[in-house]
Amino acid sequence: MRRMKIATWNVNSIRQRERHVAAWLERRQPDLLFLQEIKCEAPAFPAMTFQALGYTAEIVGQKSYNGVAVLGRIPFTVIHRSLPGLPEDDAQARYIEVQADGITAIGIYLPNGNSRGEEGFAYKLNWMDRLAERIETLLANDTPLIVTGDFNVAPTDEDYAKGALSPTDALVRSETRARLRRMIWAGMTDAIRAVTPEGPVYTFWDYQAAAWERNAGLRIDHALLSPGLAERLVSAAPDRMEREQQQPSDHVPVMIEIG
DNA sequence: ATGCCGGGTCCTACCCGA
Repeated sequence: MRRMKIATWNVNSIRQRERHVAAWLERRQPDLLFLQEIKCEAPAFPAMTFQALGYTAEIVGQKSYNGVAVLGRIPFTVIHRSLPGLPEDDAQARYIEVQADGITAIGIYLPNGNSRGEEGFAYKLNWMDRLAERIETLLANDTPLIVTGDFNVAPTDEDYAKGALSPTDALVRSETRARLRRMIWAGMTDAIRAVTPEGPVYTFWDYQAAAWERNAGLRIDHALLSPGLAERLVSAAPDRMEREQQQPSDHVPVMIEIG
């Protein structure tokens, strides 16, 4: 395994953010970039734009909502296009698992859990249970593993600005946080916190209420690393400058470097 | 307490996000 740069970005519509992503790829040159909330089906995904920059695309699309993809400048193989363990008829496009250079890399758009009342929250918790199981299975096989994406979880109270979320929000509820801790206890390392143990390291700022100007952000985009990859962690940080662009996504990209 | 903004679509009022 060589040095690897793996990134994640919730783009809030790839059709609205095509130019932002292309410019960022050229500037930062990740080996793999996982995208969330592409909000389209595969035929509408601007794959040619990224191919011209040397990136191959794999798309798990859905009309209007959700949708994930991965762009790679190194060869990769798709292993799963949905989260193992979910019902067969679950049509929400939120998961892609690939292998690249001996590493298993999973990109997720974890359910928000605030809509559709307790039923929506239960869907989120079940999704997290299935993800924890998948992680435990892969760790039991000693697979070098990174799970990255929009987790829709602020792990601790240090991970959201005062007043940016209600204490009962699905992103911070104890049941949500307990399931993220299960993944940590299984052996995964929160890469951003391994590099920056304390203080705000936000990855999202709401479009509303001047959240960016007030730095009223959330840390909800994460990368979890298996023990072997955690030992090789070089850097892990959001690219805050992207929030300054014209018509930005409400999330910024997060870059992880493995040495 | 609610809307704020900004995507999406049954094209335009409404759903969803976090």
